[in-house]
Amino acid sequence: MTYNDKKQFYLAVDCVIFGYEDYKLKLLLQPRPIEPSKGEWALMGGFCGDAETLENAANRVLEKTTGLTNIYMKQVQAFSQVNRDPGGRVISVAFFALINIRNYDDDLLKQYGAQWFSIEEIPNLIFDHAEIVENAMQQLRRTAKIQPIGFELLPENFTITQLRNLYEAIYQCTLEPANFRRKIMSMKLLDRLPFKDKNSSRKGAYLYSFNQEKYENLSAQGFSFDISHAQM
Amino acid sequence: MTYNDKKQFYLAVDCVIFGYEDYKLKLLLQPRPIEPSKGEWALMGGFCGDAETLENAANRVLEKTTGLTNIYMKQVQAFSQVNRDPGGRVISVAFFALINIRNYDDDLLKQYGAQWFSIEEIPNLIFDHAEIVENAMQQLRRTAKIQPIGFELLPENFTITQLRNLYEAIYQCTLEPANFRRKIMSMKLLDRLPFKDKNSSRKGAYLYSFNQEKYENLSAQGFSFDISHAQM
DNA sequence: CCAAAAGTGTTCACGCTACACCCATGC
DNA sequence: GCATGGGTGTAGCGTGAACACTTTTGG
Repeated sequence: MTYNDKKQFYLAVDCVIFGYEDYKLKLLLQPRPIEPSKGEWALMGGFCGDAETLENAANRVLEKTTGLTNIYMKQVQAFSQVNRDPGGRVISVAFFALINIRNYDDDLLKQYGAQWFSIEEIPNLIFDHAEIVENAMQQLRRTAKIQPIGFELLPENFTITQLRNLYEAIYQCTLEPANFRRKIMSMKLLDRLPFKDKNSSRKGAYLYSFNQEKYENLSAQGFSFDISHAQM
Repeated sequence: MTYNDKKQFYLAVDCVIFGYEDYKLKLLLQPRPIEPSKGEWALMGGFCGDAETLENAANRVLEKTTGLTNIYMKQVQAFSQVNRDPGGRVISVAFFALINIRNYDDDLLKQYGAQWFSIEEIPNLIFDHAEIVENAMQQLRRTAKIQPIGFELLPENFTITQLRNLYEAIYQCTLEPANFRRKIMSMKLLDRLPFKDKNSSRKGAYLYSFNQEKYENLSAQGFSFDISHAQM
């Protein structure tokens, strides 16, 4: 090996898994399964394996702990404070993931003792996980303004009001319903379905689905998703 | 050690060093000093040491190869393709750095055989360095719109025209001089100095300097730097 | 008929664009 | 005085904010 004289490091991935429910942005946490700090609240994580990339490792962790594949996932950054993990010199690369909380396998929740926490009520976390969460949160907020990733947190079909509530949860703000609707509609990325959701009003609200194909076509033509000018 | 059964990895940092000169955004490259691929064009890099963070390592590399400290630097992301480095399983964490090309020590340039390349004329790079550069470039473009980092690439004192030319180089576009000037001025982040630069016009253009303190004060009050609506 | 949420219309103000125009100065 | 880049003025347009208004339907 060429680099024999160089130091080697343990490499971990930590997943900041976001979900949305009850008008709240939530975070999936589990009691840490191994020493040190066993039992304390932690992000879902694991070590990177020999033959896998960090992205592979993060997907493996996500699938194992949520039962879901094809999850939206993005690297946040590497965390490398020398003493961040009392168990050894471990560099952690964080990812944030967005999942539709309804698809989440409740059995796995029990199996790992995992729980969803509202982002306003996050318990004490091990190591530097609070910093990681804070960082992931910022990246989510930054990204959601300029890429259509909010849809990842909603069911396949949703109403405009649900979408607005989601953005209100992400940005902790209130948005003018009329203006939000027009802003989203003007992008022409949603397909209106022939059904209405009557759960929240007598009149009923049309359901929409995000059309990925339209988005890609428009993007190829120079279009950019952008809701950053909607009072956030 | 708690994690004895886990695999360990070599950890490198690679620095994408941007500079600005002759109306062009430039990148500092050096011939790779070690095997494999010795002598081919590569990013400035190095291995992470035992007692340092990745940020420490990147700063060490930057200081060694540019002679400069207190450089603006930001993590891009980790690159972990299994075969990205034929010399071994090396995970690389990339950083992008912005330096004032005038402060750069030309002796070091000779010492390392380093060269500045216009970002439009980047030679073939080793490993996945082209991908790293592409990624860093995107992050620079994204960041420069919403944070006042352009100034890092200019001398302490600069004219509004110079600043505009810089943004034109970053975004490969042309900007209306009158409108750009007003946009920047409206943020009230620049101090006008009592001198003029007469290099580029008979009338002379006032020199300005970026006032970091004002920026921090305004930021604390909810102000956000944003030039994203200046035809970019 | 009424309440309540969905959805539409309309006004206002601000900010970006485009371009005309003045300013200062070295030759 | 004129060419050149610095710098200002300004009209027009587009878009977001605010809020009034209409629509639909279960009780």
